[in-house]
Amino acid sequence: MTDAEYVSIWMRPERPARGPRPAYSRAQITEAAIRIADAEGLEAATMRRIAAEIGAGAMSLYRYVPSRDDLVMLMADRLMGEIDVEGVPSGDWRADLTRYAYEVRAMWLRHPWIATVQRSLPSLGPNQLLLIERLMGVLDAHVSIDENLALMAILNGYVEGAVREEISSAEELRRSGLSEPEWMARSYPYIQQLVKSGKYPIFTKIVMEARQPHLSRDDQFRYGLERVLDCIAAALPSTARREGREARGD
Amino acid sequence: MTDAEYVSIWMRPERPARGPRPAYSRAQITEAAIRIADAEGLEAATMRRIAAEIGAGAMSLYRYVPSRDDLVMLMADRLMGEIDVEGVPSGDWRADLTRYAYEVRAMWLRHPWIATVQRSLPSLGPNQLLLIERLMGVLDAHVSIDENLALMAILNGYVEGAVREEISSAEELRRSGLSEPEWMARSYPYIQQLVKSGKYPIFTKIVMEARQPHLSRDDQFRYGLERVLDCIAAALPSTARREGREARGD
DNA sequence: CCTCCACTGGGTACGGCGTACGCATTTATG
DNA sequence: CATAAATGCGTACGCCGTACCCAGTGGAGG
Repeated sequence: MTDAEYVSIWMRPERPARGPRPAYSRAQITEAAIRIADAEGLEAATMRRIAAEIGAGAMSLYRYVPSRDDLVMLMADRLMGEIDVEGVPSGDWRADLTRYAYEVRAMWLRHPWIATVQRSLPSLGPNQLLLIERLMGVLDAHVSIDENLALMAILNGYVEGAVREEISSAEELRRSGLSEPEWMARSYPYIQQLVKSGKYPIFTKIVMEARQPHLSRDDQFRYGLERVLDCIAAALPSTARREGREARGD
Repeated sequence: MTDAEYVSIWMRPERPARGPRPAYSRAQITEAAIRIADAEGLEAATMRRIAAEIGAGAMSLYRYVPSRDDLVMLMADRLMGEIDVEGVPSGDWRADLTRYAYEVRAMWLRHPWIATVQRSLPSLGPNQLLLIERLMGVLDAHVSIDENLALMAILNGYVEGAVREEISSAEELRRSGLSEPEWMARSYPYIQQLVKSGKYPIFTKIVMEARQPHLSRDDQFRYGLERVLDCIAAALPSTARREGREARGD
């Protein structure tokens, strides 16, 4: 960062030639960091803590990774590798996108701290890139690149937004360090006050619904997803719409 | 946080009774913090920096706000107050939701750091609550609360996802502290290498499209938004669909 | 009017963070 | 075998959020 020598983490080779054998590896460090983040949140994955996890000194990590921010990029891309899209595109676009959505949701639920990391163009790692190729390949033959981008923005937006909501309460609980009943007892008075004030009728309905839900979390997610897929179907040319149905034997 | 005295920031009164007149206020502190975050990012809005901005000592802020996390909640809710939904619901649901979407997008572009703050149930402030009432009020008469939640998840997901993408490059640039041409020069080799490798044909198309876009950012956003609104229209009972059109005189 | 004490602003200090720098050690290459 | 490159990592610096403390202020009770 000080002078002109910055290059993206993805272009920086892991191992040079000479010298003693490295005792650790980027993959090992990334894995340890993910383990800690899963258990205690991303903020707990400090350089010292990660180093301790693998039995190294804190400063040793910098032989493998230029900065913590870069390490977080590695972690995020490692997570993208968990999304299994083997065999996509398969010809049945609706099945492909459904599978993608559930894979993403499952991954976010396993690693909720991903919600706090920013993604952007130069942070695109190999796994993320491969995922883009696969995902956008699903509709590539049927629509223009602009349309494809817009439709995937809707799909991704829905999936990420929905799972963010699922995560948020659990994360707040974890961050507070309280047990669940304790945390409920803390939050309850505020919610209760809002409901009792009578000024927020719709919010009240939401709380009531959340207390005794008609649909499971999974069904809620599924319902919104089907709406999104209907929306995508409507934007496709009729030939492509048919294709999906035929592949599934409707 | 140490013992059982935690209460939500929204239930904590700003001013007690006795003693000398406070020299500052929550609103003033929140405003100063937002000003700094807008200019230099949320991470620049440290307690010391905010205090300096209003001419106070660092520790004085804690007379008004229990912690930095609570201050960030105040900041986020202040931002929700910028979203102008006066007169919503108006009877024309499509116009209402369009206006909401553009208001949210404009606010995010003014305060891109909002992308990094987590929202959750007990962090709901008065402005956020009012917004929920207004927004969900738009479709409340036409659909069940479950359906309403699902449809708003799609709308919000799309809007936030789309604006996140618009923001991300600009934020990365700011965080790097580089000038735009410098930053381009740094990022270019990596993107170039990906394109030249030939392994990412769709990513290449996206880069080409981004280089010479057919649609402006606004038109891209509008296109996706119209798709989302079509999707919502399809989920409404026919009576409600007609209502919107009549109110606009179609 | 005086006394009391809840409240104020804010200085000092602590533990923890990311990481710059330097040093002794190891090993592939000439 | 000498050299240079790369290793692990201890020390140290500047920043962060914030606990604790204290002197000063001004409304309430006598």
